[in-house]
Amino acid sequence: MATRRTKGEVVVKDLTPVNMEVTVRKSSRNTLAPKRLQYFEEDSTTKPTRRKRANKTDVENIRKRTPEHEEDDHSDEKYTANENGGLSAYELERLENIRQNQAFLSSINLYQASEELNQLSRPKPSQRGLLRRTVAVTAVLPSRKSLRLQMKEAEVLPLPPEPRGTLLSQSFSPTKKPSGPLPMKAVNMETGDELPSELMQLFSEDSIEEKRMVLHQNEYCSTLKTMRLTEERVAKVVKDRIFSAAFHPCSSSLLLAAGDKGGRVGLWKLGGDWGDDGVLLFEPHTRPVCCMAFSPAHPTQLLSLSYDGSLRCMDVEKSVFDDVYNAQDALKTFDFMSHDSLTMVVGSLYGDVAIVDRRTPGNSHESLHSLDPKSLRCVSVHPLQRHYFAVAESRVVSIYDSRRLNKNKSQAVSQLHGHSLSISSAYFSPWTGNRVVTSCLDDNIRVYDTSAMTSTSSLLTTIRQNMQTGRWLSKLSAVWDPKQEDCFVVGSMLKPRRVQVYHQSGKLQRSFMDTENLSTVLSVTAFHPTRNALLGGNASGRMHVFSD
DNA sequence: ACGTGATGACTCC
DNA sequence: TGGAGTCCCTCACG
Repeated sequence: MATRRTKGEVVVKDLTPVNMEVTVRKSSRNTLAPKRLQYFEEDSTTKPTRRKRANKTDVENIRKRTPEHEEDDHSDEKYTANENGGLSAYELERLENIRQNQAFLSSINLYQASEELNQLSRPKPSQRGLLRRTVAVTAVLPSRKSLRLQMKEAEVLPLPPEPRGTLLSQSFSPTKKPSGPLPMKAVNMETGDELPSELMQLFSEDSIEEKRMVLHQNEYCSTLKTMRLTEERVAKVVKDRIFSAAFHPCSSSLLLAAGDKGGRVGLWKLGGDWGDDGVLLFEPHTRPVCCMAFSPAHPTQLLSLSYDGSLRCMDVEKSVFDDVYNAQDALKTFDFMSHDSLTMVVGSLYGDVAIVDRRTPGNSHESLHSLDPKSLRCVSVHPLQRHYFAVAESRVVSIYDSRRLNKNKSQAVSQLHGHSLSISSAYFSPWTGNRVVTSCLDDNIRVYDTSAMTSTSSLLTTIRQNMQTGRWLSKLSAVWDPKQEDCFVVGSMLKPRRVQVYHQSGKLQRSFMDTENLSTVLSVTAFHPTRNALLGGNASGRMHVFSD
């Protein structure tokens, strides 16, 4: 039995679980349930059927049993045999079985293969991008000394005032950044350093006319085949788990942004020479940045939205993060409603939808008819009929008309049914809006026909995809390629790790894999609006770019 | 019955 | 050696 102990671990001695690890970890909320005890049986020699799941030490011990050991063992046995005057037939048979098993295991090179597999499964993470920094050691302050130890009388302190408001509002207010513009100060640059001028040039570079070539499926597939991951296309762009990411539309360089769990926004120019390997890090929010997009009309602007209730606009020209919209509730999602990207639809986690016009102060604020108060996951605006927007609610996607919204209960123009668990994303296809792709926790990706905009849109395609990302990963969502009307990208839980591109018909177009540079789940994925490039962000802040 | 909110083993420097 | 970094397919409760 392993003797190594870590914090919070209880070693159950002399009890061996049949189907569990030998050690049982105790956490504050997860104590050993009494009913589990029935799965333990006494570890005694009277029970010959005792089974134990091998732990690491055991495996190492087995690995160490080279032929020499085997020889030793046998000589030991012979020695005992001579001393005790021979072995029983049963013991001889047992030894023979052991020899045969060892010979078989050696013949298939199991241990060697397992060693190789171990080395393959954990390549060293990329050291590009944000660097490890040792935390600056602050001057050690004199330790506090109690009044009792100072031999003084205890002070009479008044009780603190009773906390007001709900827990929720308390958790929001103290953590939110102050409203008003925040200076655009990179946290990984020396104080006083200006933003690189090249950044300014790149950001103002208008995207060359939108690339809308209708590629035949075969042609599209061969384009995807030219896109590869390389060592220099992986970098740590933010510190924590990536929640959202976007490519800047400029085409002379690959420039992208990522938002993480801690409210940070990282900018990365591939091959750039500013910051850490081209990475600049900002902190405009305090909680997860769950949605971001560059303004199509003003490429110097990056809109970012956070659970902390703020929607901000990073403007490189002004070098600030401007306040765009502030809410009491956690914000979840937004999309641009107008071509000039000055009007936006913003959705809160609790089902409120706001139409935000950045030119006028004050915002109209609508509450949709959602029954479940925690139901709004995603909004997507129709690319042609901009007054329509789709809302992923708990188990249904509803398409609303922004001109006909009511304060409390709005009527949906069309609905997409068939989801059996909560929907994590729903997006209109990029050119026509004739399709909507949804990702659902019931392990299906669905494509709907929304061309007719009838009260119920018909389901065209269902693709099985494991969506059980568990506790530590961002949810997977299917996102269209803006260059191709009918194909979308989605992350995957499959090993080897991969990113998949599907046609709306359900046909897999390509699985992007890389044994050397990709070993983690890429939950957040997006295509470049003009170039043949694809990004994927993981749970430790690393961005991966597949590009031609 | 689902949504939600809760860590920890291991590795590297 | 210990602390920071990395990665991640539960589990119980309301």
